[in-house]
Amino acid sequence: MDKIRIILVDDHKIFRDGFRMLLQSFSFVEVIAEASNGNEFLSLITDQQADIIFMDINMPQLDGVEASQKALEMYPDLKIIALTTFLDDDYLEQMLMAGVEGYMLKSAEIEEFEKAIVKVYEGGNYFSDEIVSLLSGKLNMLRKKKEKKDNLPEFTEREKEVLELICKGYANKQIAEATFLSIKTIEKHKSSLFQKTGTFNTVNLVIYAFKHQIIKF
Amino acid sequence: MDKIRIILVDDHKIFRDGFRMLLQSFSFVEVIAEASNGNEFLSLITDQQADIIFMDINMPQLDGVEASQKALEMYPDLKIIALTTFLDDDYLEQMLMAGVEGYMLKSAEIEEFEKAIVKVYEGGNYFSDEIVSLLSGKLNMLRKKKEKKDNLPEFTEREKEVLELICKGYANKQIAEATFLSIKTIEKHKSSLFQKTGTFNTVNLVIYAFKHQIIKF
DNA sequence: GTGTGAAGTAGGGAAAACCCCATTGTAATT
DNA sequence: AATTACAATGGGGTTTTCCCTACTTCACAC
Repeated sequence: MDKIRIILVDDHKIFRDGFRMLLQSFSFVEVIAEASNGNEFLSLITDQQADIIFMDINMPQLDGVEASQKALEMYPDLKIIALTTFLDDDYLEQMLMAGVEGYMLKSAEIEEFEKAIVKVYEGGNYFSDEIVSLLSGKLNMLRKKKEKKDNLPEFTEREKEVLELICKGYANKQIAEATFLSIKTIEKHKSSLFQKTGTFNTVNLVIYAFKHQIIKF
Repeated sequence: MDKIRIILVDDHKIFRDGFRMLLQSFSFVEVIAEASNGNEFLSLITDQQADIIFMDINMPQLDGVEASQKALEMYPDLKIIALTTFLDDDYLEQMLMAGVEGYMLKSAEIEEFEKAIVKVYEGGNYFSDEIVSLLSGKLNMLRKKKEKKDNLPEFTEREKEVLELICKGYANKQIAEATFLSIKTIEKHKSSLFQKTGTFNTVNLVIYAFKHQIIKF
């Protein structure tokens, strides 16, 4: 069986050296290249057939986020595992959106790296426990935010119907046609919606609806 | 040290029996109660001081999602670990939003359950690898969806300024005052925005902006 | 230097949205 | 049976929005 080919991207040579040593202790991997920043990585990736990239996030010139985005644009099948020193919310989200397959702390145990390499090589994902906790925490925050705002006013059937059509972008006339009501009636229902939501025109009502997630994207 | 008190909620007695046996093999846990559906669980939770709930999702009468929501409303400090037979997207999201601390497959290894109990008891989270992969996959889908929609038109400075104010709910008059321009000018910029975005009134423009995430909540 | 094109600035007039007010129907309360 | 409450339905008239058209400026090209 061929060895799993790995590229290291990190601006600290000492870390790269240490990490390479660590990886070499696994018989099934091979470090085929190294880069000290995003630009260097992008220029060497063309003629290297790597299986997995270990990508640091904080780097001079071109950081891990942009480097990953650009690399994945050119080679969508690349498998990137992000490496970070600290837990950092902002980067986590950005890297996930960039499309990395894994996200780990540099302080992870040797066994974790082994597990991550195997899982990602086989097409899966790997995230450190700490990362998962962070993600879950974010979800919890979302939930609490939503709860807090859930003192939503109660709408009548017609109002809900009208609100939904409004949020689809329907004008009064179109809503009237869709519901077989007169424009005047629609206007009245909207008026009630304004009052209940504390808004004063359609635009504000739509914004309200989006913010309170009354409507789905 | 006191044992970790656990309640099992699952509609299959055989599973509860097997799971209780499994848990009893851990010296540090104690199964203090069982329920066969959400309603039963809600009625017994009042006088039980449980540390962790293992909650099945598919159950008759009251399913795991609603049971968890209601239980957490009454006792926000409850720690619930969701159990599921298959990977199911819909429920995953609902359970996370309900605020569970863990999510596992019933087919998990014994060591996984041990790890999950300890982590959640200590205030952390636990999610099976498969669940994490699923979550990560969802993020990737989000990313791709966003990318596809990223052929956004280019706006001029004024247009961006006006759009931002529109999305704050400002009427033409207010925008004019805020920018020291005439209403007519604002109208023209909006007109350009309509054309560039393929919309035809302010409401549609706002919806467009939200859907394309031009504006942040 | 004289087009050419894009951004920014408006006016006039039609259309839509909005506010105040009125009527009907229905269900719960007394 | 009368009263109250409120959803649902609209009209009249004002305000806001929107479309069509036009002028200025500025940069860049020929």
